Order: sequence, then C-alpha cells, then structure tokens
Amino acid sequence: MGEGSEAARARVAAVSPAPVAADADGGPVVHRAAQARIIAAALGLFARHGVGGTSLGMIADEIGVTKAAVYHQFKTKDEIVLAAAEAELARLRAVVDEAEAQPTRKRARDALITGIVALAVESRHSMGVVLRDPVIVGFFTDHREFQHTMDRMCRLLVGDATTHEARVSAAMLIAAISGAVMHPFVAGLDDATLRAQLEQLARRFLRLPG
Amino acid sequence: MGEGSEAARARVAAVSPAPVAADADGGPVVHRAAQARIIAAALGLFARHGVGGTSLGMIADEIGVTKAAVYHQFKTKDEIVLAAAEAELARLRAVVDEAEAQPTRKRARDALITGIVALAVESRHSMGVVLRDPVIVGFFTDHREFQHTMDRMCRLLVGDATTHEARVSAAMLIAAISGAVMHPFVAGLDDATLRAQLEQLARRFLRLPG
DNA sequence: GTCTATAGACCGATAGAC
DNA sequence: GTCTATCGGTCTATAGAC
Repeated sequence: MGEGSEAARARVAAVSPAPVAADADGGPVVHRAAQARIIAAALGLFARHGVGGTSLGMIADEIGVTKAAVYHQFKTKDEIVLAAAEAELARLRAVVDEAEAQPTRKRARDALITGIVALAVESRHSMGVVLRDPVIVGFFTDHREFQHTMDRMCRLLVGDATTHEARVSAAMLIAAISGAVMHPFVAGLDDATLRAQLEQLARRFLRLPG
Repeated sequence: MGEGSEAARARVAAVSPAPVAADADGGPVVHRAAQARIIAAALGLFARHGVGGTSLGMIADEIGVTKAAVYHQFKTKDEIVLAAAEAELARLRAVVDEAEAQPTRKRARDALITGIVALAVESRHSMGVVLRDPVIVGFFTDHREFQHTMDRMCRLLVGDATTHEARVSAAMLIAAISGAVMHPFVAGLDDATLRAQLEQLARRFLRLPG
C-alpha cells in the first residue's frame, strides 16, 4: 500500500548542473547539487500540474529517489515551493542586474527587454507558468525581494514616472511577454522567430526604435 | 486530481439533456441552479488555490453542503473542472459574439478590446487566473470550442493576416490584458482607471486612435 | 437533494537501518 | 544520502437512509 512501487523507478536524465543562486542584496540562496536537482524537477512538475497538483512522491519519482530522500534535503513541501519560486526569481533578478549595469537608460531598458524575452522563450514549454501559480503568488505577495525586483523592473521600463499609464504599461509589457510565449497563437513558431517578434513588438510598445 | 481520472475525460461530448437555451455557434452550457452554484464556488477556489489545490470538500464547504451533494450534480471532479472552465470560456465567447456583430472591422476590434478589458478587470481579484491554470490549459489544448474562439479573437484583432508578427501581436495583447490586471504594479489602481488605461494602451499597441 | 458513513488510494511527514 | 516502513490525515468516489 501507499508507495509500493518506488523501487522500480526509471531514472530521468539529470538536469541543471549549476548549483548556485546568490545575489547582492537579498541574501545568499545557495543550494547543494541534490537540492538543485529537486528544485529543477519541482519546477517542471509545477508548470505541468500546478503546485497544488504536485506531490512529493511525483518529485521523488522524477529524479529517481524516494520521498524520504527528498525530505532529507527539505523539511517540508513548502520549503521546496519557496526554493523553487526563489530560483525563478533569481533568474529574473540576474537579468535585472545586468540591465542596470548598462551605461545609459535606453540601453538598460533594451537589455531588460532582451533578457526577459530570452527568459520567457527559453522556458516556454516548461516553467514560466510557475510565477503565476496561485500558491506562488501567495508566497510572493509579502516577499520583499520579489517586490524590490519588480520595482527595479518597473523603473527600468518606464523610468521614475509614477503615472497610472506608466505603471499599467509596465505591467502589460511584462504580462505580454511572459504570457504570449505559452499562447496557442504562437505554438507553431520556432524559438528564434518568437524571440525576434517579441523583442520588436515590446520595443514598439515602449515607442523605442526597433 | 491525480492521474487516475481518465473516465471523465471521454465523457465530454455526452453532456446536458438540459433545461434551456443553447448558444448560437457553440455549446449548450446551461446548468441547473445547484450546478451553477457549484461552478461559481469552484471558480473562486480555483483562482485562490489552483485546481490541484482545491478539493471537493472545499467546494462543498463553500456552498454549505456535503461532498455527497456535490457528487449528485457532477460525477467526478474533472467534470466540475471542465464545467467551470467552459463557463469561463462562455463569457469570453459572448464578448467575441458581440464584437463580430459590429458593422465594421474597426468597430469590431474596438468592441473586442473593450469587452476583454472589462472581463479581465471584473475578475481581477477572483477568477481570471483560471484559464491559465496548468490543469485547465491541459483541458483546452484539445478543446475545439476553445480553439475556435481563440481563432475568432485573433481574426478580430489582426484580421486575416497570418504573418508571425500578427500572431505574436495578438498573443501579446491578450496576454497583456489578462495578465496585467493581477500584476502588483497595478494593485493600487481602482477598476475604472485600470480599465481606461488598459483600453488606451491596447489600442495604441494595435496602432488605433485612442 | 441532502445527509451519514465508509472504502481505498494517496498525501505530507517521521523513524531508523544501511 | 538513500532506503524501507509506517503513521495519521485527507482525498476522490460510492452506498444507502431520509
């Protein structure tokens, strides 16, 4: 009963050798290799079944171990959800960091768009849904680091303007990029074409030369 | 809802000997009052906890009955999920119907934008997430009615053009509207302001006079 | 239509051997 | 670090009384 067939599990190819996710201001979020494999598996399953529809047994199966092995790395399921969400946030923050390092405002905005589009297209079939899951949204509503990253993105996109139009513009652009990659309208497009079109249209939306 | 519910999936076509009206082109999506209450409760819970994180007991509690009473209206949880998703789809289809009834192309496109924005803003805090839940997305990937409604929306937005740019434009616009309403950037805006800004920016994106 | 009661599976989580 | 084994709880779904 219960987990009777855990012994006979096919091993899945291991992903993502990169074990790290550190940052300047938000605190180091470094993981061991075993933890990184769990997070990678969890992100894929969260995207396919949602957080609430993903069990620890499914995560364990995905990487070919038992639940107990997963619990040796994370004390609770919530810790896995949080770690996975923060891993996604770290990728976003890396893009924002790089954009802010640009010498001019225009180039910074340009770099941000390129980075976000690349991130979205890269994960068009796997993750990317994750940051929209109700459970993850709940985790982030009080998450300082998340709020801060979002504010930085907003500033890069529309400057210091705090008009309604500016804020709605920024929200629309981010939603447009991250949501369009999964839309059935673009299901037939290859990654390069999709990326190019998204960048062009995003820059047009911000009245940039593209 | 794990992997063990294939039974309900095949039952899709066999619904409703039901009481009243059918739709012009689409499906008979009319439910009894008891079913409608279940669907309404389910949509709210799906938006807050995700489909996978919502149990039949939660739905039953929400409307003040027991699980058995819910099972008297729907044979499986999957049937509830499908009915809830199709209820949301019906609202979208109503907007598309109304837009297509406009005399000119420009007014049709205008009506579609107004309708979609109104729909998104109306459900900015409750539902609306629903159509993006992984489980619902899975239901709709093979759903003829859904595909058809999406094609009609695409045609209204960008005409008969089948260029990459046109399709990506349409996908971005829809994603922008439905995603922006939940974005933290616009959390402080009232509904009327948000609606006005979204419509203005959407029309600008399509190079319409705003 | 609604209830109580229950079956059987799966869930998150823990203990302890190797 | 991974395993086996298990606990108590919740899940979907059914049976049958009112």
